[in-house]
Amino acid sequence: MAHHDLQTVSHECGDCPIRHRAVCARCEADELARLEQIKYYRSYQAGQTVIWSGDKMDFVASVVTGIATLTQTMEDGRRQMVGLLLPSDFVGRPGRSTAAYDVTATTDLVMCCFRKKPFEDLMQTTPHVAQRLLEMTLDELDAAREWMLLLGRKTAREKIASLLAIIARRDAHLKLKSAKGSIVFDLPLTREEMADYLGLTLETVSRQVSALKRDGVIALEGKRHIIVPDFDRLVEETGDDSDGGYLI
Amino acid sequence: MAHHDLQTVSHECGDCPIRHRAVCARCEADELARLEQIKYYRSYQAGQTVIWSGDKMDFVASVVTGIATLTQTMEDGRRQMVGLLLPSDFVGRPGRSTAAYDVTATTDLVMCCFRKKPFEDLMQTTPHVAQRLLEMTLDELDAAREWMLLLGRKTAREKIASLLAIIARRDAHLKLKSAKGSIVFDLPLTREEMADYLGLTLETVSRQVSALKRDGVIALEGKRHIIVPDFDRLVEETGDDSDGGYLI
DNA sequence: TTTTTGCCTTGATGCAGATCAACCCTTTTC
DNA sequence: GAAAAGGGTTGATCTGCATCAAGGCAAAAA
Repeated sequence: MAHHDLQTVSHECGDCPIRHRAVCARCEADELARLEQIKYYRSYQAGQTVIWSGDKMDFVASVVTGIATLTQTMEDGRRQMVGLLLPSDFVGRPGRSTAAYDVTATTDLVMCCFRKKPFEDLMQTTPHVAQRLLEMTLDELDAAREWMLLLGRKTAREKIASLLAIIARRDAHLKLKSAKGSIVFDLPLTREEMADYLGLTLETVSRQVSALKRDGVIALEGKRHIIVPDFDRLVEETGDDSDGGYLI
Repeated sequence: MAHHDLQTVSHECGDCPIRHRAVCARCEADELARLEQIKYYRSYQAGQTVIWSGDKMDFVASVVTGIATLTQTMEDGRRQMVGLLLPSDFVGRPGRSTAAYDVTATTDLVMCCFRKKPFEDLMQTTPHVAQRLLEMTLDELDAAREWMLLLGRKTAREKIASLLAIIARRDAHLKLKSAKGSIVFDLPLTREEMADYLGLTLETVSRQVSALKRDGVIALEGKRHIIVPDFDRLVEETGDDSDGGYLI
């Protein structure tokens, strides 16, 4: 069901926007050539489901542009987002044949896909892919543990502030600006998606966003455009020790 | 501060109890020989801290026997356990010089340690170590995401049932019995540690354990010895879909 | 233009789990 | 053998967030 309706992506790996951060980051020219042979692109529109948990998944992929989410759902419908996938993040697991989570495009999304079998073969022979994937997986594990602290122990207000701080940091990073002083960005998530990520209801998310606005920690233009006049002030609201080493 | 007060562990890798599950599981004889050269054992008594978050950490290690925990602490003292380390689990991160979490021995503990630098060198040259570490890290990431669902969306009763089911499964696995019908095991955690793991208070843990006992889902002998007359009944209480693929 | 739909906000109320507090039992210490 | 310490239970009360409910606003559809 993939479409060709987005800008035609006649990519060479050489000028790929995620070339230096994705699973291929460490590859030499010859390794890249092998990857290039087995790669193909897929595009999804905002809101589309990439794959359902339990479905057969015969590829792995890197997010090239856009944002996707990983979500778990309980029988009775309770939902918990367990991952936010940004450009360069990796989707899927070598050595596993079915998807473990629902993967959804929250914005228009382009992924660089590799059929699983050839990718696995390639991992056996080109150490740089496996090395980079290990590094990325360790980073994700750290992020997941950070999130466990948030889910288990933070208040609703701290949760919102933490999410905003993370998105602000990432955004500053993508724009190559330092996350200091005044920052402006657009929320890539609806209130409901934020709630699914933070273990809250959408009503509580809405109330706490309003509270942070009322208290001058953030300002809003419309519902999605966030202005952070003082980033340090926002960080104070997260409950984390002020420096908190993570830089995305 | 390591002690030699536990059974003297004059181990050859060949008859190591975690030989086939730890980071060394895939190693050939020659690779094992290289590991053997740089390994050393450390023992800790129940309650001892292995390392504090932020401390310099010049080794990585495998848990050989006993149980350790990874914990994050907020400035005001709120605590969240983010990992439970069982025999064969890996501690530390290649390429990082300080500990990211508090590591504590909850039972008497023996670890097989490798100085970080030689281990990193070895990883570059022996693909089997890196491969196995990737596999283990991916498993841990899945476990962390499972835990995110628990922390974000499950009720106190479901959290307790989930923890008991996980420990029961692991225990059955170690004893090479199937996790079916009646199971008996000892809780390796205090009520407070359970609370830290589950994002609850110790009072709520105590109450919910009592409630599960009152409802006949479990029986207790003393405070730590748990009897599960019907494992499927316990699983029903976890909120997970009945089969829930994980086998430890 | 009107209607519908998606997304968001705000208010009223309820409840699960936190908090505060008392006490029990077992093991360790002196 | 008394006292202290560690771990656990249970009760009373409080509160943060969920739930239920109504309505606003802008974009899309009719």
